[in-house]
Amino acid sequence: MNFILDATVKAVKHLYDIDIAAADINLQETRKEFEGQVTVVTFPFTKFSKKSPEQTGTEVGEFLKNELSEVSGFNVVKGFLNLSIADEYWINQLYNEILPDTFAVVPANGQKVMVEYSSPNTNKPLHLGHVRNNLLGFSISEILGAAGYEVIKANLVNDRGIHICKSMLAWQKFGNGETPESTRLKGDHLVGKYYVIFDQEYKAQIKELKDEGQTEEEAKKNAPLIKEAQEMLQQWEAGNEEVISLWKTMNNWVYGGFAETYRKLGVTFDKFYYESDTYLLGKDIVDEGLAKGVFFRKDDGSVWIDLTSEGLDEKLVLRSDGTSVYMTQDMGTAQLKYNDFHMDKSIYVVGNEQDYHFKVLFTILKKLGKDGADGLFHLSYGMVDLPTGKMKSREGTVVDADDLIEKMEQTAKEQTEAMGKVDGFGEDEKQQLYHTIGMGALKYFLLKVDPKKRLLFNPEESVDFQGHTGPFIQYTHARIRSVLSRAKITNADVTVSQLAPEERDLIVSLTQFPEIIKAAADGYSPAVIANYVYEVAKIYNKFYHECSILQADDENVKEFRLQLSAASGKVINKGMKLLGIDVPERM
RNA sequence: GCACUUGUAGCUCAAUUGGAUAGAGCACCUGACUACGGAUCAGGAGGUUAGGGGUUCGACUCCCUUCAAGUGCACCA
Repeated sequence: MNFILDATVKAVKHLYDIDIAAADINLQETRKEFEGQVTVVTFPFTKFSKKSPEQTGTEVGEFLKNELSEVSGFNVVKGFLNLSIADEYWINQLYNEILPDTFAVVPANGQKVMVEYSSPNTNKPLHLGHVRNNLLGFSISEILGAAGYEVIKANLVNDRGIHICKSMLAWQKFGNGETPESTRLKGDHLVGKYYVIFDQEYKAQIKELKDEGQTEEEAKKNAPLIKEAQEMLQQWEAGNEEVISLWKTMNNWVYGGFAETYRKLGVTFDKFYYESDTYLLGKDIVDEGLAKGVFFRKDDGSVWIDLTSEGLDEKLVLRSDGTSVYMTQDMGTAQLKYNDFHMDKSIYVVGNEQDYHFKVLFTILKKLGKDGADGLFHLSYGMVDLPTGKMKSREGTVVDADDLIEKMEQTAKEQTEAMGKVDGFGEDEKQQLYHTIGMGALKYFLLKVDPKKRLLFNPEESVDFQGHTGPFIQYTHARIRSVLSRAKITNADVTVSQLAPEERDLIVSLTQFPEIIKAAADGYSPAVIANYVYEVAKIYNKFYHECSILQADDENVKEFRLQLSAASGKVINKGMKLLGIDVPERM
């Protein structure tokens, strides 16, 4: 639509002798209650024209109509100039822009971006909150890739600390040598089981101590189990062989379990970082900050940064005993990542409870003048709530990722079988389809919501396959494939001269795909893609209903509609891929 | 208490980043031709955009304020 912007600049210059920038012109899709496809908002021009909005719009409209052969007509409503673009233009768009394989393919922009996501703790299995994180991280990686970036997907695994020691200790004490093999439990679930056991036993000890007269706080500190766990952590840090060996064994169980969950979710990583390697990093940056005067040392030896002028507080970056805190580590890890990849941008997909932490971290790195500091972004997403409220592990309301995936597949199976949709499918093909549909429903349900908003996960609605859902879009794709399989496109060059309104609406919508990808990348929002793909599917279904394809009166029209269907199928397929969702050929 | 985020139809979400009469889905009601897939399509009903003020040609969007919800405010990660 650049040619309209350029011509509008020309119009304003010609009519009012004022130079405006194309970027300042507000161009939008014409609302469906008005005639036309493209609307120029002409309110701002009245400043120069010194005329009424209607008059101004008419003058610009006349100019554009004379200037551009593509503009077949216009109408003016207040400050809105609605342009009718000739059918020929849209038909050309389909053949010359949308159908070629280069459509919506953005050339590499030479920039690298790292997306860190997932970043699990290794003491328990993944739950619904992690699922949102993983889907967001994977999808935004795909989107940035489609927008021209070279993407590095990174996973910073929190593999050390008191939490994993708790699981280790409980297993040592109560495990009787259980392994994933002996129990046929997924490794992450087995380790999670012992984390829960630790918690139960620990609570029992606290209660005992309280009964003996200690306060809650004292009891929590003095319980033998927690002391043992802390001791184990110290032994780990000291490199005690037995502890390290157990740690390795149990972490490997967890990794085996995670790998399976990741595979089912369809997410992948290019680079793993482990906190056991990074937790001591950052001290050299503390020195650097002190030298540069960005940090200061207090009398007790602790090191701080004063961010009160930024509206933040004073923040500790190194303990008085010289050991690292979370912030120290993250400064060091940021440096490590940059040294590894020299990326232009670095995205952290982390929940919004860490908003403040990242605000501080980014401010520090900027103050230190670190390379890449301007490209830092915290993709902050809201918590996932259930209709009953928050997920609470204590109350057993945490939705386990593996259970959830299984349930989605099961529901897909029931629904599909009830509709008799899988006649003629092989057994593997059926299982594959149930997975595709179940995950399509789940992923779409989680990704259609703006990341920064809290997400209400209603299990009943998430398995809905009608309306604004993943399966609706998948169904539309299967329907397109079905039509295309019934007729061959014999002459790719055949075309028509006039469009039905549904055909025009569909082409207009398809042409927006490239700008939608850009908007999703700029806004770090898969939801933009999700809502767009739904629009396309909806418009296609309307077209499908109103315009007979195989029974079209004219061979040319039939060919044209097949081409249009093929184009729609491609956009739907590609859009869904950006969300990490597969689309089936049949369903 | 302070900071950040959010508040749109009964419910779940949109709204081209300041543009037209605020749109979809679910649920509810009504309809769809011997036809390409009815997981579809068309129609109805449903709104003081949490409340109040302001900025301007124009505000769900920006500013102020009140209210509500969530999160954060450790020499934890």
